[in-house]
Amino acid sequence: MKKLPRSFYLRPTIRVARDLLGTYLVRILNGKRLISRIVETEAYCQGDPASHAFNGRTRRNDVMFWKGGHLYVYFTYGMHYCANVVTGEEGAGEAVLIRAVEPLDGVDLMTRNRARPTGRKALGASQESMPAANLTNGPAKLCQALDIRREQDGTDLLGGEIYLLSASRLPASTIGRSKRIGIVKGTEKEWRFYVKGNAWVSKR
DNA sequence: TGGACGATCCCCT
DNA sequence: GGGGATCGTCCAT
Repeated sequence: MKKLPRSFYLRPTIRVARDLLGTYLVRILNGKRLISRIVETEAYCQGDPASHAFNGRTRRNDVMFWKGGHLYVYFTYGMHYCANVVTGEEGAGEAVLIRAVEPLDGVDLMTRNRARPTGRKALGASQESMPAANLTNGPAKLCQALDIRREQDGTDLLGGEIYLLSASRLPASTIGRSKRIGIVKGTEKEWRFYVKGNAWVSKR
């Protein structure tokens, strides 16, 4: 398997969102490799009122305007991080939110990362009796499992810390499409893609 | 300088 | 199905 080349990310955002399904997300953490497979994405495009980039470039969303193939990580609700794959040319301001992944390797470490830290209430799940799917079936959950946070904002996906490996293209019949989740504007766009029947998809 | 809000998650009802 | 947790960011005073 090879890293997805820069050219992969420079294509139209909706196509990238669909083609990211099935690719392998590798996160190197303390010398260990956490490997998962992307099973759910959402596209955020130019002129899209739901996009962080809609109101222009700021310190927070700056990475979203970088050249495709970088990781845009934002902090939300006072406690959660979400990870996006930047797409398009420099200045485009488009990205794909990674909404869910299927854990493949390093599951024990992901489970520990997801466990509730002491002193925090809402952040972190109780480690006992957590269903396997609960590990990474949501954008903030997978960031917690893979320990992706502010420090990873701007990471080059062609580097060695976080990268994506190509996979054989999924048959079109196995890909589902729907409206995006958790937004109040731009809700009519069907820019969410997911692997049909996969247990780690956030909403069935 | 203050206030509203958010591409969420967890837990309880 | 609903509320609370919790805080950085942005824009209006």
